[in-house]
Amino acid sequence: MVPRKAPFALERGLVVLAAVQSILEFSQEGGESIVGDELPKTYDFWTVEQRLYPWWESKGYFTPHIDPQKKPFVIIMPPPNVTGELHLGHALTATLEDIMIRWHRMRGEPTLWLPGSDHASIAVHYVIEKGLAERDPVIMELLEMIDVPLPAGDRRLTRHDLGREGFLKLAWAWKEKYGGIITQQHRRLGASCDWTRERFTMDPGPSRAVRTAFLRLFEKGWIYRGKRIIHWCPQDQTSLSDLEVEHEEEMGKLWHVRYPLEGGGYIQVATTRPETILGDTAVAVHPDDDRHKDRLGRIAILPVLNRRIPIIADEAVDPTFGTGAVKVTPGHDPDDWEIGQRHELPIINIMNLDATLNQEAGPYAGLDRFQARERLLADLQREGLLVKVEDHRHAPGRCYRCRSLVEPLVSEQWFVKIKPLAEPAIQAVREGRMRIVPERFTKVYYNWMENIRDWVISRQLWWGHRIPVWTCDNGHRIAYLEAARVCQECGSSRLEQDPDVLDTWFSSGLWPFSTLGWPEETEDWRYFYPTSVLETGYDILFFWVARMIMLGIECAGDIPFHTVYLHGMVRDEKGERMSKTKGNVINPLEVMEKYGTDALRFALVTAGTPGMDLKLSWQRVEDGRNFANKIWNMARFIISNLPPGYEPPDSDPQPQALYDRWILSRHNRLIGEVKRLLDRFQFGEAGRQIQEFLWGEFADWYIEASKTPLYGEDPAAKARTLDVLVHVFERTLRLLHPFMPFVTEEIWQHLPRAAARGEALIVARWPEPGPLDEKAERLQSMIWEHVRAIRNWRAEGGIEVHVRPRAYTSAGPSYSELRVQGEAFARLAHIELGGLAPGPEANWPQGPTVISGELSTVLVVEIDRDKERARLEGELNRLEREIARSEAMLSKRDFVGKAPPAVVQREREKIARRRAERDRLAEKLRGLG
RNA sequence: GGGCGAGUAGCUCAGCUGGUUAGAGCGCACGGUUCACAUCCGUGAGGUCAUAGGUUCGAGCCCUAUCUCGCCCA
Repeated sequence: MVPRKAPFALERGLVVLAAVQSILEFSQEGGESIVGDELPKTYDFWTVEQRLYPWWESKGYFTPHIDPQKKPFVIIMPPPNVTGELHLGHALTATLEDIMIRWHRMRGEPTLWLPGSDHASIAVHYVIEKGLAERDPVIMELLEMIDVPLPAGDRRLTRHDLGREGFLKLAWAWKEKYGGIITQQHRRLGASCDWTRERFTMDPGPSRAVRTAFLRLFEKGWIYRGKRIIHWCPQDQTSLSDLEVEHEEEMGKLWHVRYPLEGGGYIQVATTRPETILGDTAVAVHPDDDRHKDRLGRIAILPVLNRRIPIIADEAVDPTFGTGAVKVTPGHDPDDWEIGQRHELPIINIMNLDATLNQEAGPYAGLDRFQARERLLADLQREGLLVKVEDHRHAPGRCYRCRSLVEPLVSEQWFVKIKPLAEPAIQAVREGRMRIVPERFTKVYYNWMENIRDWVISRQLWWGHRIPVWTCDNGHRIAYLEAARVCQECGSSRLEQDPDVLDTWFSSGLWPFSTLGWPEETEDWRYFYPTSVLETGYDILFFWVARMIMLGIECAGDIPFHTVYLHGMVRDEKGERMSKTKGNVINPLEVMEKYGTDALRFALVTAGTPGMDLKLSWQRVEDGRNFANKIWNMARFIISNLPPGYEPPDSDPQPQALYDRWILSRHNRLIGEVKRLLDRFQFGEAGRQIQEFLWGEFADWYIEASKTPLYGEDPAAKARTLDVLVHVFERTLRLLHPFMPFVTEEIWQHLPRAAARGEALIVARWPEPGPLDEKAERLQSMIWEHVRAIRNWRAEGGIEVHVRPRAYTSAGPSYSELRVQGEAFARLAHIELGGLAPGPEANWPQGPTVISGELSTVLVVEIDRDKERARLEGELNRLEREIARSEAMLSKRDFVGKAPPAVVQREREKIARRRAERDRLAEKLRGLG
């Protein structure tokens, strides 16, 4: 197939503007019923999507009506990064959230889905600084626009060339122009979020929330400043929290180095980062390690620098690693930092913030960390201190944004004391006030929360929320809600604000309430908080969810949401993680271009189960597209059969044939199932069941059967059949709407107005299940089973499709029902029904007989008697085996005594049916001679 | 090292609270231009449910151990 080429505007995600024209036409029509109109043979998703989304939005369906009498359903969308473009993870998030939102909206609950985006300090810095360095035309153009002067020449620019103010102007300009593309892309996905409440983390409201929260924690003493070892990204020139550092195994080297001992001898250590030798202040061994007992307390001489360092004993040393002696660099290794604290070792910082070495590194001062490594190794080699080099697998820390090697170093930063925040957050889940779905993630949550370490929240960046702390010339350091003019402590007016900004995740942690107006007592805040569900990928359970819970409880005074629903990662068809470097990224926009939004959504939802990673393949999306088209054609069939001015009855339709009762019961069962599954967050299974019903039962059987009355002579039967068709189809569209909003709404708009009973499917009432009719389900499925058996016999016997042999059916208990639908039965089985009776009639002709359950049909066809005999024998064999199995089961006293009576009863009925079937088969076989 | 998950048809996966003959889509084979749909319809082949024990009247599902793969934390 030829992929549809998107207009440029679409690729930029500016769907809405492009489509405004067509919408206007549509709303003028008011979505009036277009019964009788020719519908195209193939569903044209592209036009429909362009038209419907803006129509929904313009009608205000996405905005909830606050009704104090009703409990609202609320999802705050985890804010995507402003620099981001839609990927399949967003698409999955949006789809799942939209399913919940549309479902609850249809149930009449005031439903709020609040969208927004995150300012993403580091990501924005990365994008803009890269643009500056390369003098990217986009950035240059923006600079011209905002009138920020640049130094001449063509050297690589940095943010420092612009100054803080200039840089921020540039960042805002960039954000306004290129940021938030993703919000348009969400529209493309059909996300029915309330755009009137859209927020950005650096909006005045959320910014004030950030300062308020900071102030609160600061005043409690839970935000403090301290000199600690932290992770430093030399590329982005900022500190990083533990979570922002990623460890991935890679091949490296392990260098074994000898340190001479004072008074003779050596002690040998190993390192993956030789340059840190320059910062060593001790060598440590395990206290129980006999190999080093005599060395304890002696002094080693650090190579090159000749620094005298002690040999100490510490439990943390792994005696099985290398020689059992490790170098200790408190200034550049978190574990060594701990050792250093215990032994009061000096801390030597050998590195500048740009990862060049400082004067502490002696002869290597001024060199880049990697150059210094090479030089030092060469020097060690020359002095004969380098013993050997080995290949070594290790997992160095890398910056989660720019992938640079992170340096642990000691630095003064702002920290959040996390224990007092974590405690209540653990309690909230433990006491069941909050639920994590799937449940197994609860353990992961506890484990992380219980071992959590203080959180570095200051970042040496400019884009973000500047830390609201001012220091006066007398050294009073105080947090203020608004820009401070005089020192609260001494009245000095010489104040300086802290230069750092806050970790982006600090503001994300406030998102569930900062978006609703907190700390102001707004109506939204009072009505919508706590929210209902927080839905996101399990990979950010810690980043987002955990911090939202902690800050929500502390600042907003209550849990931020009742349920956390975590979905898995979207992988490619080989199960690999998608990444730009691997080049295996599937772009959701491209998928939607080719197959439509509904297809993508359906593929994503039905591809897996809660919390599990899912593989997305083009094939699966194509299946989704085919399903949409199939539904479209069901609609064409039904609509084309409706008489002009058709109006469905106000009450539920009156079933005529058994298959009417069957489909109504199956449909009611489906409604119940879907409700049950959605309540349990089993979205995939719910979607699959709807598909199975529509395609496998409604289309394949009911529609096919309905053709008999529809094309027949009895107007009353025809009318009743239409009522059932419309009733079941229309209500199933409602069930499917949250999954495939576009095709369902489009079809619904084409159904007779009275059938639809409302102006749009998106706000139609969610169906309630009617009564089940188990007897009808059972009898009718026996009949369908028999149709299958006959078809099978025909296919096996090579009877040509257009041949309709005369046939005589004895129907057993379904006789009276089958009599009513004899014609439909004959149509589906491709036979001419010559006779129908409860049992075989004497005057029926002899011939090959198809037997299934309690039905059997004699076909008047010339056949190969040997082949027929073999077939019957095979059948007989199978039955005997099944009967034997059931007999064995029933003969066990334990089974009869302990199994539930219903199960036993069912087994007895089964065996009776099979015996009867077997007897008839055997008789037939004798008749064949 | 600790924790979690997965292993079911050739492939991708369902199988929810233990209970008929373990399902679907794709692929494969055969047959189809029947007035909704070839993005379709009909029929079929294909499974020791990773392995070994156990619990149970009954196990793909519960328990124990093992193997393989993946993820998270340290």
